[in-house]
Amino acid sequence: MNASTIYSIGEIAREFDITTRSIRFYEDQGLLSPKRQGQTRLYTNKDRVRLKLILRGKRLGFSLAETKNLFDLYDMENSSARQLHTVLALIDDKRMSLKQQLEDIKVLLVELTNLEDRCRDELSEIEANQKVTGSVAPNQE
Amino acid sequence: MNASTIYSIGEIAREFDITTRSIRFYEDQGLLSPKRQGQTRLYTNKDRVRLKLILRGKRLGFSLAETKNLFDLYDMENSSARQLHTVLALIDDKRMSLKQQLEDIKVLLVELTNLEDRCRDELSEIEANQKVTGSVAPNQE
DNA sequence: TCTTACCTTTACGTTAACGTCAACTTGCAT
DNA sequence: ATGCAAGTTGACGTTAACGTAAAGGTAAGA
Repeated sequence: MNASTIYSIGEIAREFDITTRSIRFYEDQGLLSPKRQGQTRLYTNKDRVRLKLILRGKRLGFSLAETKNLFDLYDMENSSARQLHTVLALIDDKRMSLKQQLEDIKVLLVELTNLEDRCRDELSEIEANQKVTGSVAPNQE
Repeated sequence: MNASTIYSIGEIAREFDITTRSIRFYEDQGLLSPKRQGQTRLYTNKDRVRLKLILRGKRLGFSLAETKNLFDLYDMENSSARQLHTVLALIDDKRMSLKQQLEDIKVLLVELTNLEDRCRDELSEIEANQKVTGSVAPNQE
């Protein structure tokens, strides 16, 4: 459970409910780089965090390449002034599109609530009808 | 500009900066159903709204099938009580995953701000160094 | 020793969401 | 009438993100 715990690929897969195939694929794409013991992959807690970030990216509709870009931004150690400026620009871009997403989601949540209300209205109408007429619903598929 | 304005496929494509191919593909998948004048497709304002929703879905990482599902939910007119209940359940699911997305985005925005700060720090260090030493930066790619 | 459970690499298959190209029609300007 | 821009369908190509199957290595338990 502490920082130096080590996991097999199967354990990680079960924990995050993905296949080992996916995990190896992410490694292939340069998003993970677990240590090896001979052939066998060994995953540390750092790798787990990485994977968690990958899955978060997926939930947000990022491609693996995009997520890798974000990783590369984070892993900047050796950067010239020019590189830093482009990084800042990229950050700004991401921020803009994330704020757009925030807005999109807020709107959608409101719309879902409206839809829910409509559903509830229809339902109570149906039920009211049933009580009055005692009839079996006609639209029962 | 009013509600009954009619657009060609090319106009719509330009307005949303997508290809006509995509628009026809969305129709193929049952997400759009423009009127026809002979062979030619005619897009009303309703169709434009639909397309706007499709694109919003894409920004949120929805598949076309998912977006179509949402459309179908909205287009419910003829629904039995059982159907309405499953719709309510679906709405709840969507709401959950959207709230997860909201959290994801908020976290990411904070992380981006942190990263930005680190960048600015590094930048000011570099510039300070340049002023003191008068040297040309070594890491200029 | 044999089985069982995991692990490995290699390679080909699959699905979604288009891109691209061909072959054609239609409306309009020259 | 001709040509050109814009529209149509149909078919095949492409990329990302895996799934799936083959063929085999390794370590533990019966």
